[in-house]
Amino acid sequence: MDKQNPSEPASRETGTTDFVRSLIDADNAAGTYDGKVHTRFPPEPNGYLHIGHAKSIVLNFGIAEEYGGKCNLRFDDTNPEKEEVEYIESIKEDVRWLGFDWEERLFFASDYFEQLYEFAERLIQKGLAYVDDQSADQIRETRGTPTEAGRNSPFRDRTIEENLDLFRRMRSGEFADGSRVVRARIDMAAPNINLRDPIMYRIRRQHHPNTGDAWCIYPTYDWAHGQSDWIEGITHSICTLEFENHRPLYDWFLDALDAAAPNRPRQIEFARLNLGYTIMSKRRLLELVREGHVSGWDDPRMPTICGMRRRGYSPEAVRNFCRSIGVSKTNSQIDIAMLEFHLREDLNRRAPRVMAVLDPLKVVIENYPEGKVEQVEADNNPEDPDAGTRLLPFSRVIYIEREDFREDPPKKFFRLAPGREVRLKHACYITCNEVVKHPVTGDVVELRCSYDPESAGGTTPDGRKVKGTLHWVSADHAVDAEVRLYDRLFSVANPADQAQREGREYTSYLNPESLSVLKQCKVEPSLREAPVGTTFQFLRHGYFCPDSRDSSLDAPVFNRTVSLRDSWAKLEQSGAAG
RNA sequence: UGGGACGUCGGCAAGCGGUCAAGCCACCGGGUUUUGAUCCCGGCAUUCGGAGGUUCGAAUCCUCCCGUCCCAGCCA
Repeated sequence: MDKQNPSEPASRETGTTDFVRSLIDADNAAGTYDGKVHTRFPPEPNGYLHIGHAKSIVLNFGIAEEYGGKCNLRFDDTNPEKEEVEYIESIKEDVRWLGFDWEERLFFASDYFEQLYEFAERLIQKGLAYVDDQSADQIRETRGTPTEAGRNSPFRDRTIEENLDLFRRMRSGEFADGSRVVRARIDMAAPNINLRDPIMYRIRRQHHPNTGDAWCIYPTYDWAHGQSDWIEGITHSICTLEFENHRPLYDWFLDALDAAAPNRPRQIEFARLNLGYTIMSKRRLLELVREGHVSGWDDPRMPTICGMRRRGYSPEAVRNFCRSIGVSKTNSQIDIAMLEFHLREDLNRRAPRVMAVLDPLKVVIENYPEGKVEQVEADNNPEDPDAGTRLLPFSRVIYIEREDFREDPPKKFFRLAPGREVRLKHACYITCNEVVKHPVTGDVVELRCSYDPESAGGTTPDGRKVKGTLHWVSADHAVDAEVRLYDRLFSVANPADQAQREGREYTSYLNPESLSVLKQCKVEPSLREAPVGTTFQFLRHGYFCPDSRDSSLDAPVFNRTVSLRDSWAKLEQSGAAG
């Protein structure tokens, strides 16, 4: 057996393990599946994938990888009413983008409709399933409640022959939509409501994205899922907590079909991901899109994979985040600071540094010759010596960040102020000599400065120190750009819960400042041809990427992925800056 | 009032009867720095939802209680 040495669990790298891996380790130690580990990621193609799915994808594909097993991509397409090919394609793209490969194992529950149908006949033959002629309403009424048992259907004791005949005629389209269902014959008094003769098939004349009009009966999730796992040879069927109540049914179907180890899948449930200040339900996400609260599924504020991609997140960062949050059965909500941490960690390592002035203030360097242009050398990434350097044009008129100048600076402010000297990153030292104000509004419109001709590349021969280093951009060479700053989508940590508690619409908690657009930004010339798909560090600001939809050569548009940590802002806000 | 699950630091999360209750994020110091970024160093639960009990010894076992989540779709 070349699979996995039970004495060396796959989780040894981290030194700690989650309960799913522990369970797998135990199965391996006991030889339950002959050491085989085979998982699957089973999305329903009724929406776009979000960060919560990423957690599941990283878990399922990750486990397969660690244990030398496989992970299938299987679409749970049993309900043609909500499912569309658009979603199938986007899901494939997103899983790939996250960095996972299902190889040749792309499956659909609908691939097994015929097999499932045969299985169902088998259950009928064994007296374990029956055709029920009751209406949906009747079925609901007789199901009982959590505290009261349900009542048996009058059709529950039909003969096997009659059931078989009816089932075949259901398939062949003899009956109207909704007129009959097939149910598992379990126990209408079971305390677990899922066991009160759950529905296996419903009649629905609906075009199916995969099977077209071949079927007018469709299996339910409960009937299709476990059997699909079994057919594919899945060993560990990992799903979220809300399916815990379904596990007895999952097992009941497998028992009914005489599934046995080592080929009998096992369902394991973990807590789904909840992130603060956003929403994770596909239904609500769809609403945000349809009602126009966001620009689409890939709006950079959305927690969708495509939204994060457009926002400039890297797949590595998303994966690291998913791995770092752990897997447990505790309902919890992760702090977005955790996501941002992994984003910065990854982007810091890889993002090319670049200068961009978001709120420009004109600076004239009076003792710098008019018309002269120097090319200064700038490193592309101090974290990565292999990233090389580039040349930046420097000239008499530049822009600096408006907030980098204070006419009346607080104590711990060590940027530019009247009479102060600061360093222009990669270029020279300048001193502010004069503040030019608008005659009417009194706003600062321009700074008159002088530079030290001895200073070069950011240092001076005498080695004197300055406290502040500013980013800048040469006025004549700068490229105009639009920059979009994003903030949390909702202004409360728990929009869904809070809405319910306070009897409001969750949309009433949408953060009105989740997007702010800056139109007059000045960015360094190298950004004119910034390729979509790379995220840059705008020095001293944060990470930004060209918007994949709206950015063009003529009118570049950048999305802020995440800001840099800003201890000065924190200091100033706390009032400790003097 | 039925069934299933979960409660360990501000947020995650290890721990599975035996010296001090991992680690990460956040936070708070301090150092380095041509990004107030990064990096480095240090601090951060005498206590494990509560109360009893078993034991030489319990976050870990037992009992009761409290709190939270899931289940009455022909959704998944």
